[in-house]
Amino acid sequence: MSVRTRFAPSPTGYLHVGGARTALFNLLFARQHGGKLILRIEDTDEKRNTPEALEAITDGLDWLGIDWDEGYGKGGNFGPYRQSERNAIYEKHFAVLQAGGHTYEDAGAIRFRSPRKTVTVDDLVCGKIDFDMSNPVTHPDMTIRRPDGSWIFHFVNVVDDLEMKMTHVIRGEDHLSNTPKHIELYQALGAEPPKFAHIPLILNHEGKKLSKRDGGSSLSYFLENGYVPEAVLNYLCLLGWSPGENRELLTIAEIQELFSLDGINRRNAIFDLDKCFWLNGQHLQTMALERFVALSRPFIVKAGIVATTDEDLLKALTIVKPKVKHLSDVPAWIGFLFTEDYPFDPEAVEKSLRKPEALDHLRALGAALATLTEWTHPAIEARLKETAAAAGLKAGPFVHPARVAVSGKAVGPGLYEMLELLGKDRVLARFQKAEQLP
RNA sequence: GGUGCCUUCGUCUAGGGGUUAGGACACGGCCCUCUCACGGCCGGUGCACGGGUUCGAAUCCCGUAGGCACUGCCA
Repeated sequence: MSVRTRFAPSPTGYLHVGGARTALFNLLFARQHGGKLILRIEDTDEKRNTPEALEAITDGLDWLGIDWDEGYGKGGNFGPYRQSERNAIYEKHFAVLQAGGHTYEDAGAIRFRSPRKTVTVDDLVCGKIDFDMSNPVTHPDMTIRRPDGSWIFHFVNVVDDLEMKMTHVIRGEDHLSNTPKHIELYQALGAEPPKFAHIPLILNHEGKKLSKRDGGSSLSYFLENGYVPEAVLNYLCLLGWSPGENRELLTIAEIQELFSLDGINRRNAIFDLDKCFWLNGQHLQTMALERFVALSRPFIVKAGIVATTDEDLLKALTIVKPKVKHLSDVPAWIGFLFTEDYPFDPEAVEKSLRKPEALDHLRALGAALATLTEWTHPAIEARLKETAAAAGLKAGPFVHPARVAVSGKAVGPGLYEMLELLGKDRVLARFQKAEQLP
């Protein structure tokens, strides 16, 4: 039987990073076994569902590159894939439960009568766990249908996994305690339960469930703040899973190849934005320039930067790529290359242009560069160093004023690359302008 | 409260009877250097606690404590 896994979110908010990781693990497992990932929308609670939330989920999955094979938006042989459209199927299975004497009414709602036995959950991650369900006080019969006829999660979740022929249910550990109830349902329906794998939870810095207030709890945060999907994916898969051999910086292809349910540990993990940030910089550095350009473009456009030519933009991004950590920083790093009206950081001006000799150095450098015939990075560097040596100084005293004069900032791409890109005329003009700074 | 799960540097983790307990992020210092970054080097902090078992325990067992989840006519 070929593997079928699913991601079954409820469209009630945004796509949570925990949900994204669950989807990712399901995808990886399916791919490794030549199986399929199904997307099912669990929207039985009408009051809480919104179309925006549904869109946020599919947008988030698309952005991460979690491409499901079947389900909502793609179709398949086991649809419909929204629970709100599957009523007839639920009625059918509900009738089976009723006929078997497994249900009873309670204040208008319908409950499932537990067989009151010990249920063993044989989990692919957690191992064998026994749940003693005999005490109705500690394990009350679950409600499966509301008085208005709508369905409760436990029931529809089981019916759908059954109907959609799921072989493996990989989900958050918050469902571990629900699993014996689900198994009772499968058995009452005369069906074999799928294999279960419960993965550890993602917590915030206080060790509590990650909530909206925590930075990075929503996947959209990463998109908006200039993270790239491969870095987020890389970080997410490292939460609760390790490929061993001290490997951490992984491409999607490597993750795909190395992933295994065996490598998943059972500890909840605290979400650490710092490490995700680092991973982002690493992926930015190693990715192809074309991809960097494509990913940067929306941020550049949004910042209103208009590059003189595509070629110039490409050159600018080339010198920025090895150093920038967030795509959202790109505009600030290249903006001054495409306008004479670039802002000056007061602190940088104070530190590098207001020093007593700073303007003298800038003037000397300007004069030295004015006679340079070959305007290239190495030639500029050589000339600057000669100038510094002639003054009996290191390069620093010349570099810093030049950097601030030309870019307005203390931080940015390598100076010589910047100067080369700007061209001699603009560089000399900016040097002069810097002397007039208020 | 009940049930279940979990507990290795601040964080993510490797290690599953004999290791100077390894790596990464973060942090501090140094080197490189034009700032930042990258890279390199060094550093500190860790097996929750208490009992066993054993020649030997981070590793196995028991207990305690703490954390998390579930305990909904939410999912």
